[in-house]
Amino acid sequence: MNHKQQIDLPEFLRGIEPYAALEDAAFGRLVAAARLVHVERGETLFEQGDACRGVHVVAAGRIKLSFCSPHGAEKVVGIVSAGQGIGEASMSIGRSHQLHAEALSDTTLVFLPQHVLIECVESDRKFACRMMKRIAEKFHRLLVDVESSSLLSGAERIVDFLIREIDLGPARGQAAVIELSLSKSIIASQLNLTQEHFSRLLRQLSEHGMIVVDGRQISVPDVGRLRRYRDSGAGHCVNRGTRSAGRGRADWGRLAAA
Amino acid sequence: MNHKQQIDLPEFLRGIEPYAALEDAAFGRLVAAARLVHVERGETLFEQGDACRGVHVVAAGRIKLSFCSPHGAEKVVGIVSAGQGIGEASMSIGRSHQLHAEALSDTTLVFLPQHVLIECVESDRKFACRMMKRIAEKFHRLLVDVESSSLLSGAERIVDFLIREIDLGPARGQAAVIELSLSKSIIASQLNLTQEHFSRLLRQLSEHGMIVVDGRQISVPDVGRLRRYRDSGAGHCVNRGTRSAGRGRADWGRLAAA
DNA sequence: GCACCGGTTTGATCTCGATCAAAACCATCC
DNA sequence: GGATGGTTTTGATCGAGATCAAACCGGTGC
Repeated sequence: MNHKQQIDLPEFLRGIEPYAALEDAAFGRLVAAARLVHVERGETLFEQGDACRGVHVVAAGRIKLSFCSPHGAEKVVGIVSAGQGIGEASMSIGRSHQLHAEALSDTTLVFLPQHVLIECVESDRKFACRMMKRIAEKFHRLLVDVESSSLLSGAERIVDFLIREIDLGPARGQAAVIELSLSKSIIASQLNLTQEHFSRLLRQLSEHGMIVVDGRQISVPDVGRLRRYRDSGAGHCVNRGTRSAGRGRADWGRLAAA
Repeated sequence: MNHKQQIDLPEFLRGIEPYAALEDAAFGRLVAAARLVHVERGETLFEQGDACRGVHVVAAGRIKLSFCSPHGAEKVVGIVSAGQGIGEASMSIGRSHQLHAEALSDTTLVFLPQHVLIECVESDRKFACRMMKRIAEKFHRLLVDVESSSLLSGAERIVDFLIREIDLGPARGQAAVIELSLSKSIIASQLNLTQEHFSRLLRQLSEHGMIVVDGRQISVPDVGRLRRYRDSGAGHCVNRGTRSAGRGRADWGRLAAA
């Protein structure tokens, strides 16, 4: 089935964020330099430390970005799916990749070489501006992750994740259903949990009636209750000196309360 | 002593990274719109959630950036000192601040309003390009932090921190001395540790002869040994499935080995 | 049907690192 | 000198979450 499907490059790129704004001349040069890349499921696109030769835009499929520790452990930082770019930051400061990129499914990407992108950024102020925003958004998202994983407990991180997931879908009152698009082990790693611990926490949440787990489908009977659980804890930042690190303890009592 | 010392704004800004590149006309407008801000030690510059009205560049003093959990805990994300900017990312995507900013000492900042900066970015492609790089660098640094705190153990994070600190100074062989410029509790929080645990780990490292601690001065008799300790563990990322999260265990045996 | 395989769950156990509490330092400032 | 206030250390204890190991599914292929 994988006869490297062809794409209409110009049309595709015109639909993707920073490139949509590119003026015609530069856009032409970019398209001319672009190359299609295909990665089979499980194959790696690049490793930590590889030189970053440009940006990859996912056309179809999904890429997992992760750190790999010397001990053989892995921490998933994010999943990149169709329409999103990889490596803008590394490219723009000319450093090598910090992350390991691996295909979760057979994936087609559009590769945009660094030198052409640099040229575009330097010649087209509108484009530079958009690219800047893209990077800033990534920074922002990463900070959100740092926040949750450095000061929420495991259960809280899961609840937070669920709520974010719900907020992506159409707004409806009370109940909600979430269909996980990724394996639980990957989600666990993104939330800085082992798959085992993640599984246990899910069970506990369901035992307390917060959620109902059925395979990769998670139903939330009362979204408001979930929100209340997340937000309970205390008012915002009551400056009391550097009472460092500490994340919230499990506190299953709050579950009943919410 | 704090009679809000005056600064030569144009001269100051011309020495700071993205602004150095700004073309004269825009630069003039920026300087005209700039305001001096003074924050006393311990006072907060802005809170999480406050609207971001522009960028602050530190002229003198230091600002602590941190998250504050609902539980009253705090996680220090970074320290900003003279010559560095705060809030470029939030400003460029028009979101509110994600961090709490507090002065560690009496601090003077140059405030650059958002609308003028936006104007600069949109009119000056060179400037936009530089600003993009600044944000990308911040993103890069944050990723490094995420990496170390998600897959290194406490001791390893400290060693990693010490090495980075040493590498900042002049390159000299064998021994090195580090003068901590911050309180240990703040460093601990940056490394995702409590001050207590941080203190204990320092003692253990010194018991094993890796370092000698004397107040805020840390001597490293053998930098190579420190490096060997950090890098020991195994080859790089031997793809063995999603063996998630797990950071390296303490493993004081490695200390002797190194 | 059964073997096989990836993902997921459960169980038993261990430990790193947090928490609470008190003492030890160490400056300044009266 | 002693009182004061911040920073750092030490001690005792607890717990969230990791680790190791085995069992349990739900497919898919033969």
